[in-house]
Amino acid sequence: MLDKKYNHKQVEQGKYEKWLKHNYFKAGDLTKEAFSIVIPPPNVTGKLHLGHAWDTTLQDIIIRYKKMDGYDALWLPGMDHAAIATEVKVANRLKEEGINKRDLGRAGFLKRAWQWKEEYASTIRSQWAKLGLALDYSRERFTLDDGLSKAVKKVFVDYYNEGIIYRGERIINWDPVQQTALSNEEVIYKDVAGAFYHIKYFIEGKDEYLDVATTRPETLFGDTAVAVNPNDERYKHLIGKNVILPIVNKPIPVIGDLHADPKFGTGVVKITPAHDPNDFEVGLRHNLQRIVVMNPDATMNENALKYKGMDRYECRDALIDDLQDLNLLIKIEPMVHSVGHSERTDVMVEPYLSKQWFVKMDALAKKVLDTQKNVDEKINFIPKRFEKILENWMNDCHDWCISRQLWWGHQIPAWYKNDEVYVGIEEPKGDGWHQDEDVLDTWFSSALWPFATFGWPFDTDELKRYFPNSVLVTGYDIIFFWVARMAFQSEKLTGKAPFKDLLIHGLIRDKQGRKMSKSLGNGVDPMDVIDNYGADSLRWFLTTNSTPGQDLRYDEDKIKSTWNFINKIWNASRYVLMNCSELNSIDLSNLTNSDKWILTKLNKTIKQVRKNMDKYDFNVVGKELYKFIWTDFCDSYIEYSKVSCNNVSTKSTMLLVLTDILKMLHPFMPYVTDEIYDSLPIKDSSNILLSNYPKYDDTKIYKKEEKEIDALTEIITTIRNYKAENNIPKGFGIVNEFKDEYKHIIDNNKDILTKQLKCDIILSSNLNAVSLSASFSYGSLILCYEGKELSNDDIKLFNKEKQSLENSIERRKKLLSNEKYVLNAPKKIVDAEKQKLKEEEDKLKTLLEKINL
RNA sequence: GGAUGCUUAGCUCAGUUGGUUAGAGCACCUGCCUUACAAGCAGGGGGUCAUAGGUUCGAGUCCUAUAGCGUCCACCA
Repeated sequence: MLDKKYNHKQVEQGKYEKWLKHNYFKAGDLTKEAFSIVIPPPNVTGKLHLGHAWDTTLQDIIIRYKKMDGYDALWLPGMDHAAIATEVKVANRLKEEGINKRDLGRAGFLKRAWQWKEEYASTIRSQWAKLGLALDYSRERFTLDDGLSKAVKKVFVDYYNEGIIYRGERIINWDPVQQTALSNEEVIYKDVAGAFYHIKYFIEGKDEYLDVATTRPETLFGDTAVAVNPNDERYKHLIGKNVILPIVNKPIPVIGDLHADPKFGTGVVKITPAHDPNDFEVGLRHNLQRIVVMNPDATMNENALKYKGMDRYECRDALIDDLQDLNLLIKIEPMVHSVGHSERTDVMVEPYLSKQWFVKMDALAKKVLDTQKNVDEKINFIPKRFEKILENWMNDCHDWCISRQLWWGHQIPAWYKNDEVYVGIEEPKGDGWHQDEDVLDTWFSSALWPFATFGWPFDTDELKRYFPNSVLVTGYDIIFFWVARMAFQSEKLTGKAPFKDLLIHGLIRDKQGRKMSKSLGNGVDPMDVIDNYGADSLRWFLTTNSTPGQDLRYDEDKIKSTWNFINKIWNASRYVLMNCSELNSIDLSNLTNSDKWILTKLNKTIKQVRKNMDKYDFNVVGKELYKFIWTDFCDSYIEYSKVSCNNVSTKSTMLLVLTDILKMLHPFMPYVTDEIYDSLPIKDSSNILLSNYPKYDDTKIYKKEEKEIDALTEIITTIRNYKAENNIPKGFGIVNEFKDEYKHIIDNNKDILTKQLKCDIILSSNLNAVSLSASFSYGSLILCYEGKELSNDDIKLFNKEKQSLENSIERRKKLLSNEKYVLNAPKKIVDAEKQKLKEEEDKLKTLLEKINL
């Protein structure tokens, strides 16, 4: 027998270990249809947060549902090495120990990084366990494991041979702290207070100057031209002349280029091809020299003359002072502009000329755009609107810089000997070759995740069976980083979209709607929530409180109320078990009307739940289940069943309904449903996860009984209302004055009525007592009781009801007399309206009769 | 500059292709220790659906404009 109160700690204790021991999560039953999900591999940089808990719970719900519904459902776990993110963390830890990463050397550093990885991988696994995730650990993968490494190398080599991957000097986003290149997506733009420095560039041989405005004066040493718009009347006569670069005192040309916007600033722009992506392009068009003026750590190099060795901002200050002294500074105009910061180190990114590896994007992107036009082959976004986000990115993407000046990652399979370059899976033969020191962007490997985890590039059975994946679940914040890259890699390498459905959720926020972040200190550790309320409460909260793609506010009160809901389920189960413990077989031969009623409601619920599970509309599923369990099952059925609970069919019914409730809840709250299912006297399986998901059964739809008990419930509610409003004491009587065709509603359910209303049913109207009349469309019931006489307040109540009925009838009549409405509205709606009108008119009639008595 | 989401009860949110008098949870008010559950039961109050137009027999839902809040992308010399 269950304890009196739900105790989440006791319930969850040891369950995950039991599931693992019995291999419940292991996929591979070839007799069943395959269904697969790969987990978005969390970074091995730290603990999981609420966002992970949300993301993974959604997947767990889908997997458990599909498993119960007869699929060979595979959920493949794994983690991401997270190149730069991990490298930063490991380097910081080393720093705390007083060790410089570079002193340790590549091999030494990697050893520490692997230690870090093992440490965090086991933390993450224990968190997955706490959440109860049905992951098949026998297939766990890591983005840096042998299989993934082989896949990565093959892609790199093949792409290189096809010309999709190339090496070139470009302006890239440079992180001067980590001293590595970054992709566009790894740069976070933030508004910072800066200034527009107006500097005099004197025209060669003249006393005139151009007012050149810049936000980064320290790049001046790399200027190789000054550009004006060729159509700008103010300056076009200067094109072809030279200006004198201040401080450096050398002549540089004035060029005409459309890049210079006459309306922006002074209309004159200095061109620094080695330190600005636009200027780089201008430089290409005009064949300008590229002068790098900084070192990789963003200190100035020898090209900065006497400023050599200064940090870029130190140099800026010194340079501005000097320009001022030389009377070359016109003004400093404060402005707010947005500046790129490194996602991982938060340092200001420096646009930097550097030799890097790139993936050519146009053809890859076009393939994705084409596939998305094909309804059968495309990735089906849920919700749909995010499809556009992907398309926009594909339509306007730059070549992808994939090399990173890091150690933790897939080392680039390219070798150099003097001017020779060799790209291959294996090291080239012969002496003198050295491998490229750089590693690949972490997303290069995770882009292969949906298929490389199943053995690609080999045509394995697993790959055939589980790829494309059935669905991928992720937040909208990583569509660019990951989804886009999986899409083009998958389509290029396998010819297919990586997954059929893409379920997108939002961001988790704090109660005030702010993003959870370390700096705000408003983060909530999912493990704390599990400690306080249990994983089941957390899971239900996370997955039934928002619609797809919408953000979610963390709200502890809602978790509490979920706990209450589970406690309610727990106690309803106790009631059923108390009644059914002796039951040894299911017998539905002698069903009461309320048994038939709850079976009907159950089947309708099953239908709705299935429909919405299939649409990933878990908040609707939540509402359906909540209402069915709390209102229909607990508030009505269990109460009604108390008059017939010795009946074997009633016992059987309550056990059947509870069993199906548990099964439908199981994907959401695996622990508590497992616990209760275990206690059932009759069950179809050794474990709830192995049991069959409920199926809609139209032989268990009893329309007549459903109507009758619906009516009974309405009657009970109405009379309770009357009782409360009129202070009617216990033990009052009811006279059944329903029309003949409805009298059975009362007559069939006297036991329930007397118990629910605490009244006696009296058949004679010959009463020597005060009486009130409740009117229904079926007729009226007279409530008789000893006590005070009907007061003016009681009469007022009648009149209030009369008034509202009259208003409603009036409204309906008007609606139905509108020819256009009757003509245009669907017949079903109009008929329902007519029916309602008739019912209300009947109700009013009986009410008037009673008032006039 | 482009795109996109949101605005519905005191709070947090649902609201399917337009179709009764707009729902839920929490909070609030009243009455109950009724042997599954007081973390509960029963009853109740509370919204001119951001604003202004339009389409329609009918608009929270569709169209146009406006306002506020938020997000993404691009640009920012």
